[in-house]
Amino acid sequence: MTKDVENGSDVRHRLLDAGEELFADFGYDGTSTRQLTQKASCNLAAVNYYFGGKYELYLEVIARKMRYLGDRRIEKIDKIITDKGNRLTLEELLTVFAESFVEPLVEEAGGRRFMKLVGWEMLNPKFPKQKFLEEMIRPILQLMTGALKKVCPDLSEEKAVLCITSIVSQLLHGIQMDRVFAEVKDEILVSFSLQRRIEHIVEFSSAAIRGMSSKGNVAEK
Amino acid sequence: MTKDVENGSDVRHRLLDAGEELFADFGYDGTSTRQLTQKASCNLAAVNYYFGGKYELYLEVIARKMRYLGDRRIEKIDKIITDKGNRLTLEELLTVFAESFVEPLVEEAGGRRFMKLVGWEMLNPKFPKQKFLEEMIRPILQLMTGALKKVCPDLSEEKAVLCITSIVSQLLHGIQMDRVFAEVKDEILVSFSLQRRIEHIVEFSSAAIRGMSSKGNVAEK
DNA sequence: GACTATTTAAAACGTATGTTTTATACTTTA
DNA sequence: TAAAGTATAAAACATACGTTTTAAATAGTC
Repeated sequence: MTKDVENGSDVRHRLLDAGEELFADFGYDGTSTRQLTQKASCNLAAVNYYFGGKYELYLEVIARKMRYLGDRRIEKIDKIITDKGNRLTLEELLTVFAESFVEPLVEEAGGRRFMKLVGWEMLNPKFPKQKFLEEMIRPILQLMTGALKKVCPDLSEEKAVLCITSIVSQLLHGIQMDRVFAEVKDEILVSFSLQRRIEHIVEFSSAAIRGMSSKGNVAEK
Repeated sequence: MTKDVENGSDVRHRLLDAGEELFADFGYDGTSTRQLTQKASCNLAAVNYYFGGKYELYLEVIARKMRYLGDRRIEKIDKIITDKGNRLTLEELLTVFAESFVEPLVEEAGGRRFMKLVGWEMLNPKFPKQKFLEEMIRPILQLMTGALKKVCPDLSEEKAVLCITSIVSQLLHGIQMDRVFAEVKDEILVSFSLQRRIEHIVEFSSAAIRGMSSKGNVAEK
C-alpha cells in the first residue's frame, strides 16, 4: 500500500474522520482513544504512532475542517457577490449571505459537526483562538463588511461590522436552536423551521440596516 | 450543628456552591467528585450521602440556579415595564429589556457561570429540556412578546416572537464573544465592549422592528 | 450518662483512561 | 534473496474516576 500525496496512510485518514465525528459529538475529553481507534478500525497505538497523541490528532481534525469549510463558504459567497456586481439590493445581499453562510453548516453532516465542535471549543478551548479568528472569522467578516458598505455607503466601518455581527449571531443562534430543540416539536417557542427563521432574519436585518442608514438613500427592493 | 430549614446542612450547601462553580468551568464529565468535595471541604462520600450521586447533585445545582436567576430577571423586567406603563417607546423598551436581560448574566459571577453551564447543556444535555423551556425561556419570551405587541400593535404574534428571538440571539452572542475572546484584545473584530454592543443591538433592533411594522405607525423616539 | 441516629472520615473496589512497550507482519530497497 | 524501514497488533503500565464499604465521631433524646 503506497502512501498518498501528503503523508497520509488510510489509517491516518480514517483516524481524522473518526475524530471529526467523535470529537464533535462527545468533546475532546469525552472521546477516548479506544473509541477513536475502534471507529477507525485500527489499532489503539495508531493515534500515537501517526499523530504523537490524542491532542495532536484533535488539532489536526479542527485545522483540516476549518480550512475546508472556510474556503468553501468564502468562495460561495464571494462568487455570488462578484457575479451580481453593482446591481445588488440589500435584501439580495443578505439573502445570499444568509444562505451561503448557513448552507455549509447544515447541508452536509460535516458542517453540523463542525458547529458542535466549535461549541466545545467555546467552553473548553484547546485550539489557538488567534488562528481561529484569523482563518475563520476575519475573512468572512471582511468580505461581508465590504459588500455591505457598497450597498449602504452611509454605514461607517464600525457600524457595518456590528451589523454583520448582528446577522451572524442570529444565524448561529437559529442553527443552534434547530439542533438543540429538534426533538421538542410541540413548542410554540421553537417550532419555526430553519428556513422560516432565515427569512425572518433577512427581513429583520434589512429593515434594521435601512433604518440605520441615516439618509435613507438605500435603494428599496 | 443544627439543620437549616430545608434539609440542608452546611456541607450540602457547600457542595451545591462548589458544583455551581466547577460544573460551569469544566462541565459535568470534566468535574470529578474529588474536586467537588475538595472545594466544598468535605469528605468524598458526602456527594453520595447527601444527593445519592454526582448526577443528582448536578440536577439540583441547575434547578436551584435556574429558579433564582430566572425569577430575578423576570421581576426586574416586569417591574420596569409596568412602571413605565403606556408611555414607553420602542427604544426604551428594548433598552431596559437588553440591560435587564444581560445584567444578571454578567453582573454577578453566578450569572456568567450559569451561562457557561447552559453552554455545556447545549452540547451534552443532562437536564430535561422541557423543564428548561418552561421555566427559563417561555416566561421571558411571553413577557417580552406581550410588551412588544403593545408598543407595536401591527406586529403579528409570530413576528413578535421572531423579533424577540432575534434580539435575544444578539445579546447572547454578544455575551459569549465577550467571554470567549476576552483576552484577545488587539482584534478589530471583537474589540467592542459589551456596553457598546448592547447600544448597537438596541439601535439595530429598533430600526428593524420599526421597518417591519407595515403601517409605520410606531411612534418615533 | 447511655442509647440512637446522623454525619464525617478513610480505605478499598472495579473500571476506564492515555500512553508505552514489545512483538509480529508488511513493504521497500539494495 | 537479504536487510532495513514502516505499519499493525496486543499486552502492560500508571493513573484517575464514581461508588461502596467500613469505621470513627458527633449530635440529639430518654
